[in-house]
Amino acid sequence: MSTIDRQAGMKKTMDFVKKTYKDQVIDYIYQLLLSNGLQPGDQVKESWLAQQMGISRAPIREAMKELMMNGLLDYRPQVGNFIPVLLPKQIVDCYTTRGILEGYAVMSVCDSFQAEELQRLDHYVDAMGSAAREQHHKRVVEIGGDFHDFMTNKNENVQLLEYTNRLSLKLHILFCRYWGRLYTPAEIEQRHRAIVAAIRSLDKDQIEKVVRQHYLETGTKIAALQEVSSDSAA
Amino acid sequence: MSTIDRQAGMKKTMDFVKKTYKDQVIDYIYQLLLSNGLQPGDQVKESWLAQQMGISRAPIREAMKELMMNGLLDYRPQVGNFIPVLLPKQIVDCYTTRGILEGYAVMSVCDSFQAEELQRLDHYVDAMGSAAREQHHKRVVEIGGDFHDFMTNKNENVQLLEYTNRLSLKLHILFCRYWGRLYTPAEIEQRHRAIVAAIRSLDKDQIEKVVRQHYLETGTKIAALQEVSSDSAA
DNA sequence: ACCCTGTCTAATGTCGACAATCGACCGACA
DNA sequence: TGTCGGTCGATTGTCGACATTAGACAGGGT
Repeated sequence: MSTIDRQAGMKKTMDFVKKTYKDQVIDYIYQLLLSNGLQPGDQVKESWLAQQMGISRAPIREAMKELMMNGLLDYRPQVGNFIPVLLPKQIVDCYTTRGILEGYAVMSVCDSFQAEELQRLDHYVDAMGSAAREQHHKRVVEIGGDFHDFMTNKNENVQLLEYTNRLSLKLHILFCRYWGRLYTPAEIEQRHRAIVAAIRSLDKDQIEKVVRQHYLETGTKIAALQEVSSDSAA
Repeated sequence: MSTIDRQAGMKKTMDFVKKTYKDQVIDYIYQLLLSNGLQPGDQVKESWLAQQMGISRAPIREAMKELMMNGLLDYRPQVGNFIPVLLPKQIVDCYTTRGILEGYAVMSVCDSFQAEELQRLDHYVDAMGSAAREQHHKRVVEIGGDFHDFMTNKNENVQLLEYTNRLSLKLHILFCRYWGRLYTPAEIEQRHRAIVAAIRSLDKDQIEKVVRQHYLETGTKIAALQEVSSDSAA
């Protein structure tokens, strides 16, 4: 039993450290996925996780349910949970759907962007370009996430944001391994600048079109990258 | 212990009767919601359900997790699960989001509709009008569901359909009590005919616009209906 | 009268054990 | 040799009990 480390120290900075085991399990699986400790097709066994973390299977199951509903685990009744293996078409579909949701999210609030907010978006794009040129892929993704959040979170449609964020997380977790192999620094800047430009134009059709197109292309690229890596594996 | 009725008869038509308790719990909660046995704001206690169904809390929790992830239960840690109480704006938001998803789902496959498929859609609309005029509200909803499925399921974007169907189910379960109070029979026919007409026109922008508008208006109406009913309750 | 505090209760969170079931393995038979 | 059927192991499904915690309630201090 290794419940020692919990509740021990760790009360300095945050008042709300992870409380329930369920949340810890979720973070642990995220970590495993992001570090390629778990790969597509792998079975994630409850008892294995329970042993790894020194807890019982109950909170593990709670966490797996949540991951499953967010598309981060494939569930086969009476068999187990597996890291999903997405066909190229399914990858493109996921990004397409993301484009639909985020395109609308941004479009429907484009009128409310203040000049300083648009500048802030510009700043994010600059920073992404710099980070990309310095090969700081992780930083690119972080800033990209901020850019994305800042744009979409102006919208107050909770249902829309729920789906948007779920899908965003899913794609982030499942395809992190292709970061940095998608676009050149110049392309990263140009693509995001096109989105900001569309917002500035206040042309709603154009905004949706640009965002959809962006994700369609990104999805297509990732699908292609996965295909070659699975070919080489076979 | 009332596990008698399980596995008893009921093997004629379906080979796959409900197997796990979890699925039975989900159906049971659906029933309770649809029959107003559970109302918005009510707490759904695990032990109560466990006693009601004669099973332990484990499968109940499995089911509640799923319902929660589908937006059919509000979860408050360490407190419990509640039937969601949606503010008018949130209702509109849900329908808006549904319009976005379904509008795209239909638009992106509009070219593939064959003449006979379009006729089938016409037939659904006719049938809905007839049922509505005969006050068969339940039948209207059933046919409406068929119409909806037939249109959207032509799309093969699994991610898109997943969200579409989740949201469709959520709205179906939560707002069933307003069926029949939304539109006149003539309006029902006219509104759905407009959608089919848009598909026939192959004008993609128009298709998305019509579907979005349809759900926006429906959501607005339901939000208004809920507001008056909650006013009268207060 | 108001608020702060300690207790108490009822609900969720977690546990270890047992049951049911899927899939792999292996041997018998055509 | 290939296929069918039974056995077996590993994994999920379910159970009842215990631990923990949010919220209600009462009592005392101001």
